[in-house]
Amino acid sequence: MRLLLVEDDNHVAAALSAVLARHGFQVTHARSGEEALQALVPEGDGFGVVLLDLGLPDQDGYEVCGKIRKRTSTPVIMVTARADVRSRIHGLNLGADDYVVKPYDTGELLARIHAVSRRTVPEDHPAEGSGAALLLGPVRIELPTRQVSVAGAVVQLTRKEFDLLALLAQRPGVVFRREQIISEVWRTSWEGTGRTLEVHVASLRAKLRLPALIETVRGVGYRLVAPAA
Amino acid sequence: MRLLLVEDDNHVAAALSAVLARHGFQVTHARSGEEALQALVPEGDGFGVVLLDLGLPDQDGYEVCGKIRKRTSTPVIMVTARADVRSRIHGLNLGADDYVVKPYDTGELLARIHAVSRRTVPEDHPAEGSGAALLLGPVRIELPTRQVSVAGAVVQLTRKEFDLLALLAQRPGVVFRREQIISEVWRTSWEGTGRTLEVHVASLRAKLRLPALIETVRGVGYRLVAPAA
DNA sequence: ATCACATCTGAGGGGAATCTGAGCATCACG
DNA sequence: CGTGATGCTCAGATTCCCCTCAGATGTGAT
Repeated sequence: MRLLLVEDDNHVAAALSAVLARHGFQVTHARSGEEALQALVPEGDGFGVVLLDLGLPDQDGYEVCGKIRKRTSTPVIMVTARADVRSRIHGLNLGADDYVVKPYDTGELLARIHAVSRRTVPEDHPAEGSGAALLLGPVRIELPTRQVSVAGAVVQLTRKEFDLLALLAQRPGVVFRREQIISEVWRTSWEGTGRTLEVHVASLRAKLRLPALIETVRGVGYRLVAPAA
Repeated sequence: MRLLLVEDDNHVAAALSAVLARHGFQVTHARSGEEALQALVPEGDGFGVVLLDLGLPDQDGYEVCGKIRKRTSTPVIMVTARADVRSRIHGLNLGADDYVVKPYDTGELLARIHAVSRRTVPEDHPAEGSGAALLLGPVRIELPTRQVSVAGAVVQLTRKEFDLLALLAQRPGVVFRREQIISEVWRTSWEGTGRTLEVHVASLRAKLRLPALIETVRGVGYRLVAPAA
């Protein structure tokens, strides 16, 4: 599994890399937030997990986490000396999957990396592997390129719109609950009560020009109607 | 989201339940490992997350975690006073998704619960077997899709109607008491005295066009007649 | 810095789902 | 057969959920 290590201290990074490599990880090292984001962008979800040290020179580590979360769904483990509860909660709510305080035990860190990646490993392969393009009647959804076309005509979707559509399209016919959709598409947990989800559904329906494709299931959530079999 | 709290101390459980409920979780409380496993089995993956206290009276908490992991993919957060690194690693390697040491900060616990459940990909209910569809004579009930058809014809049900039918259909022939039905379908325990339940039963019978399917058991409740075996 | 665009928020409204209450039907039992 | 208890039907009343719209805020590119 590929692992992105974001850490400005070369000595620490080298030592940790060695340990991780010994446990079967392919480690990529980034020395700053900028470097980390660049490493992530072209690959999409190529990394299985990100180890993010918060004591970075160029930007606030929390910001970096937020940006990572906006671009990919790669799990993030924050590593930092800031032990106070407030920081931990802040980090976790920004979308981090775990928060480890220095000094940590290497064995525990490994166990936590495994725990986090256990949840996401099965996701990666089937998505990029075989099909990579979903077909639903006139709608074609290409996961790798994030391109969607309806009856041959390419439709430009925004990030959220695409994520939303892709989620629903993974299981045509099954009903996704609102909370489920929100937690999948909007990775950060929030208490928001806004009409965000509806707005995005609306714009999807408008852009696809197939208002019936996404069916709302009152009191539960939404679903894609399965194409005529 | 539904949450299973496994904790033998009633006081702790009550306090925690209150907090969790205030943050939107539907909490089910189990006092022992046995109880926890029983709560999990019939539901399949009905719970979004399990909070597992390791200081249980009847069995070793680690064992419980292992058993949970074997039956469902529901994420588990271990909560315990055992702070040593060895225990943490052990817990995480048994399949726990996170490991929180007492005394913990409630806010952090909440943040961790969110972090874990955010990451969980709700899978099909593998426990329910083939397609998670219930068949009762001419009636077909698909849980994930929330679709019901009678003799091939799709029937549109509202949320309550579907939940009601799905509940009864899980154990054909078994009588459900009114209070039981109400507490399951209307997740809030309420003092209501209206004719609500009857109304919904009536509309179900009307829509399914099989008035005999749901049998009323006078003075007790309702049940589905088992299909001709 | 500026601009274009994506995303979020809040108010307002409509409509379906749900609830309520009164009267009616049915059942159990003497 | 009479009586009370229980369940059923029906039609409003009400609540809840979702949609639309318009503007505010945030973000990335130039």
